[in-house]
Amino acid sequence: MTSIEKVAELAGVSTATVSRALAGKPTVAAATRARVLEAAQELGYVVSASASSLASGKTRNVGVVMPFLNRWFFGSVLKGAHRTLADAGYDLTLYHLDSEREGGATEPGDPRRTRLFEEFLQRKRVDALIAVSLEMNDAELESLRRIGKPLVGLGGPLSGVPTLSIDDVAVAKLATEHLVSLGHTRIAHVSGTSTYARDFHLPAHRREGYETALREANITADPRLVRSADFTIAGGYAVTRQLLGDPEVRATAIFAASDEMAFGAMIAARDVGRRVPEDLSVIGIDGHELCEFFGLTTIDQFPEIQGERAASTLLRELEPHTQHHAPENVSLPYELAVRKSTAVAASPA
Amino acid sequence: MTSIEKVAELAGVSTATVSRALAGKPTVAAATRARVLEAAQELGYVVSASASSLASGKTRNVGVVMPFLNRWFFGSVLKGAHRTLADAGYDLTLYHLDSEREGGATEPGDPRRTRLFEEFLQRKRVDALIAVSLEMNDAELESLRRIGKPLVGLGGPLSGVPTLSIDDVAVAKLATEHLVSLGHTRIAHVSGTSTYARDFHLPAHRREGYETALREANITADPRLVRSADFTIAGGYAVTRQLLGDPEVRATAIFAASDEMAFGAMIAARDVGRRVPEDLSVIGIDGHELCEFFGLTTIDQFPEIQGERAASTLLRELEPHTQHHAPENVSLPYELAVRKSTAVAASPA
DNA sequence: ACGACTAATGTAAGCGTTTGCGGTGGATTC
DNA sequence: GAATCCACCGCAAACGCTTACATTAGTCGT
Repeated sequence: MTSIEKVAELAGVSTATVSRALAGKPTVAAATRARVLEAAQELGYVVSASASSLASGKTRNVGVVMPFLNRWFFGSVLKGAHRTLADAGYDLTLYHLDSEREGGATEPGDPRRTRLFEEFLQRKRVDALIAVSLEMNDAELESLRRIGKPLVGLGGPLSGVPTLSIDDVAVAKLATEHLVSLGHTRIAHVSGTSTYARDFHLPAHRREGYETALREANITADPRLVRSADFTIAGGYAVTRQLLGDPEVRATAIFAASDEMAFGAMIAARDVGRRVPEDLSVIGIDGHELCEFFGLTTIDQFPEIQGERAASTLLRELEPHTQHHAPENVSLPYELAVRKSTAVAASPA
Repeated sequence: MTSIEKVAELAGVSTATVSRALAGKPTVAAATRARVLEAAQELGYVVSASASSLASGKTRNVGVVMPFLNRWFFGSVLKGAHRTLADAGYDLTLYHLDSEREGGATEPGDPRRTRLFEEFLQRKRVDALIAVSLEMNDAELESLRRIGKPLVGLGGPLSGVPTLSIDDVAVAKLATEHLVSLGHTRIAHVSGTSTYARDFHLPAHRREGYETALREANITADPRLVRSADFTIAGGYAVTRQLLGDPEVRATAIFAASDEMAFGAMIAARDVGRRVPEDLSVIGIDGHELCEFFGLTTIDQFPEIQGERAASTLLRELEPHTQHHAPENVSLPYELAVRKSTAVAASPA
């Protein structure tokens, strides 16, 4: 085992100096530091994480809790978070709070779920936590608070937790306005649902933005135009089939609360013989990588950047001195990306 | 801070006994153990990971290295691995070895990539490593070996590393045989490519299985029927457009090396007016969640189970005594799932 | 030339567990 | 009833670092 002592010996200094040199402390002479670095390099020495943590109280590790692991959006957030953490020398340990129905640790009360909060997150393995789109109850929130580490939420409904989120109302309004500006008046909205109905306000916000845009354009909202699905392609498809199958609806445009649902909508439209965008315009939200492929107009919300932001927010708190090239700005960016799925409304047939 | 001493005090025993009781060691009287557990519960005590690691040399943490974070397959593997690790009380720390072209740490020599191998993975934060679909050079492999921890590869071309992998040749053969059994003779193959051309033998294996199946069916292979894409929907789409646009090809079926490419193929077919499966049969590999939606026939390779297997293999090595309900079997399961995208070949037009 | 600083380094006391070793007392054996 | 054994538990020494504090050697001002 190559410990810090070996390095000290080889460099001809004390272990304290090695520690300081390797940690980049300013109180080490340049020449000494160089010698230490060289010795460490030669021995292939790397500080032991656990020893360092125990002594310093810092783990250089950040936890990320996520409800989904195999969805593009969440993977992208993870990617962004990992990149900025790694660049700062931090590790990322991942906690999956499974939110799928069957067998998943969905409901509070599920043993796996309890164990996550009561055991895994309490063992001081991380310096801080990122909670992505998490819905939890008060006991869980309390147990998060008990770990006494910086915590930032991303897009979730965590009451009392500093949370980064796009302005869902504004985003939805922008999307709807895009359709309005193209002359559409029969605009349907494929809204989202949560796995369990708690106060997951994202769908509500987006619906609010949709309705606001309509109101401002003096278009009367028609409840038959609004349907909910589960954020997936299949969900968007099914709902759109309903929408297009109902002779009373007569929608010329669809605003879906996620890109995946929008893809489903596009496919559904095609399956019933409606051309996109000639007969039906479709717009989504997310900036999914497949938008390019499907030609879907969307509001890009840059999920990777969201992950970066969450991470750099925490880093700034953990290392107040260091310069992180992270923007101070808390509001998350979004951007209308116009592609081929939206066009001027056809004159009423 | 509630340390082990507080618990010892409350339970009226020494810290040694608390440690043993909490660790489930057999040399603790049942009554004592109960008292300790109760005391720990009451104080909300959880063993400090770093102190425990330092003292015991075990971190109860496994590292997972992946080239992609936002692709369904990799997310699913991650999900499976996380579940079995968590059930065994292990944490999972994630390392992203970015394999996308632009800006990613693709090429060996990239500083981020080097740092991962030389620094992050060396700091003894994990007891073992899972390397998923990783391509690396000798220096990198050597540095992995230097960390001296159990290591298992999943589906990657890691020479000299115990690797779990489906039998790609057999899988491809099975897929092709399915098409053959439906009477197809002009069977195209959409093969995969790697980001950088190293010895990533998965595409080669699958092509080999394809060719073997043809040979055994006395169908002469036609090189014009084989094209490569990058495992994505867009890639599969583009290649299929070529295939169907070439009058010399006359394919009635396509075997794609991944489900995503198969989706692309289905969409391409529809875009050029070919009906699936009436005019063109399509089969993929993976068991992607969207297969159901698209009605794609595929060979399911159960990625979540692959993650589970990789994890339980390591757990067995880390805890030889414990009973893990993991199968001894090293060969990974796969299964033909027939849906609506494959049908009997139309009689030649 | 001498005291007062400052910069650089060393000394050693933790950090919170785990675990080898040894001790104690009750049960078992002859 | 002595000898032996065993089940259970406590003592205290690591584990490999970090860091407050002490120490040393220059530097500077006067």
